[in-house]
Amino acid sequence: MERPELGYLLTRLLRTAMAREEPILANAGLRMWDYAVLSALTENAAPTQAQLAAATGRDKTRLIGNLDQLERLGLVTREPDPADRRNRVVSLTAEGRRILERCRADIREMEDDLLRDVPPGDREAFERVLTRLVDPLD
Amino acid sequence: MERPELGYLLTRLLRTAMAREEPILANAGLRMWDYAVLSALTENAAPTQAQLAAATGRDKTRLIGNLDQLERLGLVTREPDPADRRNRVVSLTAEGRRILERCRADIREMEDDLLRDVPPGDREAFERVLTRLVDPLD
DNA sequence: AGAATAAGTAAGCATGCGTAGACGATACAC
DNA sequence: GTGTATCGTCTACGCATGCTTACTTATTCT
Repeated sequence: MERPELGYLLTRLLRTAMAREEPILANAGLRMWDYAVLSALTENAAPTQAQLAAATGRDKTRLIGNLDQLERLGLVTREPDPADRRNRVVSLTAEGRRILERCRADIREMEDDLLRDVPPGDREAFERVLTRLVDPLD
Repeated sequence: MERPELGYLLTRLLRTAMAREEPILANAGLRMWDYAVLSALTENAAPTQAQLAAATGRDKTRLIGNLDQLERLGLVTREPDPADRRNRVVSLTAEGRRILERCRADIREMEDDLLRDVPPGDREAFERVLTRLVDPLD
């Protein structure tokens, strides 16, 4: 058998990774996109929702539902920017940061388990290549 | 910044890999699923379409459209199994094999280009890990 | 006052998937 | 033979996703 193609391998692996990630997020009341949006707020709050949409690659109109959900769970706040009250500044709440960190830890644990049979050197190379390939796409 | 998550990296990378693969397949008149189905016929012909559907993970009813397209292009044949004429044996034609090999070569070339900046050792480790992670999922 | 922008809301359209029911052709058990 | 089951096919439906468009509201800027 020939070496399988990248697309095939990546599709398969991504599918299982997502399948394992979903219950972790569901446990916190989150869907994939909710988590992606939440994650994008780690570094700093988003000055406008349009900017947040652009940063996450989420459609502007679909982002709203995610923010609704995150707000409902008390993980983020949407507050009018005092400087320009048309804008809504989206920030993590303390609870939001707590949940985010917990998800991150759980996901990390899941990944460790997924990669448990991979020799450390190979794992490092694997992550190095992944990061390198993705980086220049920014 | 923390190490990015596997899910994130895989999603990004898969997206670009697919984006680069699509035109190659379109060049042969194929969509992703057409190619996946075609590819599944490399080793041996599929004794029944139901089996082919199972092998590719494609829904039984959706497979039909792919086979129609592949047949239209003269890449596969659907012939009643003499032993049980309810079954249709799906096989590659000579042209089908030719196109398949051409796509494979083009895709391989695309992958080489995608990975051109990755040191050979890392690349080997990368592919080794990918294969290893996907393998036990069967 | 009037134009422009941000957020929210809704509607329409396209895609893709899976399910279910019906059909004809065929096979098989009795 | 007759009845039952299976295979491939087709059609119709429901579901989820996503993009585009347009309209409303609040707010800002000129």
